[in-house]
Amino acid sequence: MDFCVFTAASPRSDGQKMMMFTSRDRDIQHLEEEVQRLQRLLQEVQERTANHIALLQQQLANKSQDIERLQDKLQSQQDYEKIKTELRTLRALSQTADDPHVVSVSSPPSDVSSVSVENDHVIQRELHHLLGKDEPLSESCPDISGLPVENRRSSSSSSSSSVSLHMFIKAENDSDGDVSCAVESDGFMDEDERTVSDILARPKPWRKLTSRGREPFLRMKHFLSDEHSIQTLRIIQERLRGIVPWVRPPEMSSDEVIRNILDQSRLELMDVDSRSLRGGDASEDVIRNILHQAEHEMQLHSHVTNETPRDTVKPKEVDYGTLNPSVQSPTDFVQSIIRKVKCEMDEDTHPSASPASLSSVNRSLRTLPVDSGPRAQADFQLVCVESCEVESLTGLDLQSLELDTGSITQRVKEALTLNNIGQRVFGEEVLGLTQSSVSELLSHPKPWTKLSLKGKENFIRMHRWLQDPHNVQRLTKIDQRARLKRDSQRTFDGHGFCLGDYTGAFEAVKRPRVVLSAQEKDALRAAYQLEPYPSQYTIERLASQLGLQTSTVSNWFYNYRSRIRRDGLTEPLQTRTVQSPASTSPVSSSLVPIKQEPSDPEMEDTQRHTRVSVAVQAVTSVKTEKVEDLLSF
DNA sequence: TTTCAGTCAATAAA
DNA sequence: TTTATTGACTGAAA
Repeated sequence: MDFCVFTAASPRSDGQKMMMFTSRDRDIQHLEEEVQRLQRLLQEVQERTANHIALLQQQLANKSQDIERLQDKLQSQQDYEKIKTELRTLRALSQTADDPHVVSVSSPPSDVSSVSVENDHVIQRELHHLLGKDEPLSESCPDISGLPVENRRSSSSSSSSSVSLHMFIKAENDSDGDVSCAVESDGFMDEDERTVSDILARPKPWRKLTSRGREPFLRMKHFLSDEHSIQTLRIIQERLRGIVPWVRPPEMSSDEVIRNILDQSRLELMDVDSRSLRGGDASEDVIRNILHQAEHEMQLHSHVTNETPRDTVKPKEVDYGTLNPSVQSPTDFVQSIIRKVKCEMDEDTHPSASPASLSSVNRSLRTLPVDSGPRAQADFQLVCVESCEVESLTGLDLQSLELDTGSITQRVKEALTLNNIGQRVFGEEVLGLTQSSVSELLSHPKPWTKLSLKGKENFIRMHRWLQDPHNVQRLTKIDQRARLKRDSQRTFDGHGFCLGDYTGAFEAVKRPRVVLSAQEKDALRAAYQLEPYPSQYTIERLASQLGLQTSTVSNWFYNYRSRIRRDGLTEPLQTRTVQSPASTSPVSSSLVPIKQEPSDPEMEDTQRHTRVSVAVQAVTSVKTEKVEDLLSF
C-alpha cells in the first residue's frame, strides 16, 4: 500500500532508488571485504605476536637454564675454591720463616681461623709438597715428634686448625733458630693473646715475655728492618680501602676471577625483577654485564704470561656448543657460555658497558643483605668490580695514573661548546650523571690527588671520551634524536593530552624546596666565620632563631664547608670545635680560617665578639639582632 | 655519631 | 633552552 502510494507519488524516483540500492550494495560489499581483510591482518598479527612471544620465552628459558648451570657449577666448586684459598693463605704464612713481616700484613687472621679442620692434613701435605719439604713437620719439635705419626696427625686434626698451623709456623721458625719451638704449657692458644693496640700501647719487657709473646716483637723487628715493608703495608691498606685499584694478584687464577664475576651476575639476577618493573630488558642487561666483564677477564687471561701452575688446565679442544660444565674448566665453561650467548644476542652490543649498567652493578652489590659471613666477600667483590671497571675504562695502570683534571674539563667544555652538545646529553651518555652534576664537575674540577676512586672515575671517562675519535659524532647523533623526541612529545602534548594535570597532583604532595633568603645566608655565613664546626647546641639555636629546621642548618654547614674546600677560597679547615671550659658554648679554636688569631683566651673572646659584630653587620634588620644575640651568648 | 664526597632535583640565572 | 647554583640526600670513612 505504502509502496503503491510511493510509486504513484514519484514514478521517476524508482530508477534513482534502484541506483541508490545498487550503490549501497556495492558499499556494503566493499565494507565486508575490508572487514575480512582487516580480520585476516589481525589474525596474521596475532600469529606473529604469538610466535614472537614463544620465541622470546624460549630464549628466556634457555638463558635461565644457562644461568642455572652456572650456579650448579659454582655450587659444586665451592669446596674446591675454599681449599685453594686456604692453600694460598697457608703458603703465605709459610713464608714467615723467611720473611715474617710479609705474613703479618698479607694474611688476615680471619683466614687462619677459617681453615677447616677436615682440610688441615691435606693442606699441610699440600703445603709441604709445594715447599718441597716432605719430612714430617714436627720432627724439629720435640713435643710433637715424640708422638707416633698417627697420633701427631690425630692431634693435629682434633685440635683447631689454627693450632696446627701455628705449630707448623713455629716448627718452621725453629728450623731457622729464631724462636724456640717448645710448646709452653700455656700453649698456642695463648690466654693472654694481645691485640696490636695492646702490644703497642703497653709493651712488656723482653725478659718477661714467653717465646710466644716475643714472636710479635720479632716480627715487628723484621718489619722495621725491611725498607719495602712499610710501602707494602701501605699499598695493601689502601687497596683494602679501595684507593689503589685492585690488580689481580699473580696467585689468583682466572677461574677465581671468573667465579667472582659469576657471583656478581648471580647478585644481579636478584636485582632483575626490580629492574624489569622499571622497564627495559633486564635479563639482557645481566647478560651484557656478564659478557663485558668476562671478556675483560679473558683479555687479562690472554695477557697474563706468568700464570701459576694451577692454571695449567689449558683450553683444550672444547666444544663450546655443548655447554657441559662437567668436562670443562671454569674458564672454558664461561667462554662457551659467552660464545653461546653472543650468538643469541644481536650484534648491536655497545663495545663498553654504559655508565648506567655499571651503576646498576654497583647498586646491586651495595644493596646486598647485610650478612656477617658473605659480607667480606661482597666487599671484596665490590672493590674488584669497581677496579675492573676503571681498568677497563683506561687500559692503563691506574696506580701510576695521574690526570690533569683542569685540562680535561677545559677540553671537554670546549668540545661541547664547539659542537653544540648539551651537558645533559654528555652527562647521561658519557658519565651517567645528571646535568647539574656535569656542570659542577666541569666548573669546579677537583685536583686529581683530592679525588676519591669514584671521583676519579668521572675524569677517566672524560679522558677516554676525549680520546675517542667518534666522540662528538656519536653524541651529536644522540642529541639530535633526543631533540626530535622532545619535539614530537611537545606536539603530542599540544593535541590535548597533557601530563601536567597528573604530575601537578604529585607535586602538591612533595615537600617544597627550602630557599634561604639573603639575610638567612648572611647570618649563617657570619656564624660560620665564628664557628665553622658548630656544635649541636649552636645548630639548634641558629635554627630556632632563623626559623629553620636544624637539618637545614647542619646541611648548610656541610655544604658550605664542602664548597669552600672545593673552590679553594680558604685554607683547608683543620681545626674542629672544642669545648671551652670558660664558656657555656663550644668555641672553635680557630674561628676564622683565613686568618690565624692569637691563642690568648681572653683576647680571643674579645676579638670573637668584635668579629661577630663586624660579620653580622652584613645581616640586616631583625635577623641581624637575632644572630648577634645568638652568637654572643 | 659526625663529617665528607659525590650526587640529584629544583630552581635561578644567562 | 642551557648552564649554574643550592639544599638535601646517600654511603663510606673517621
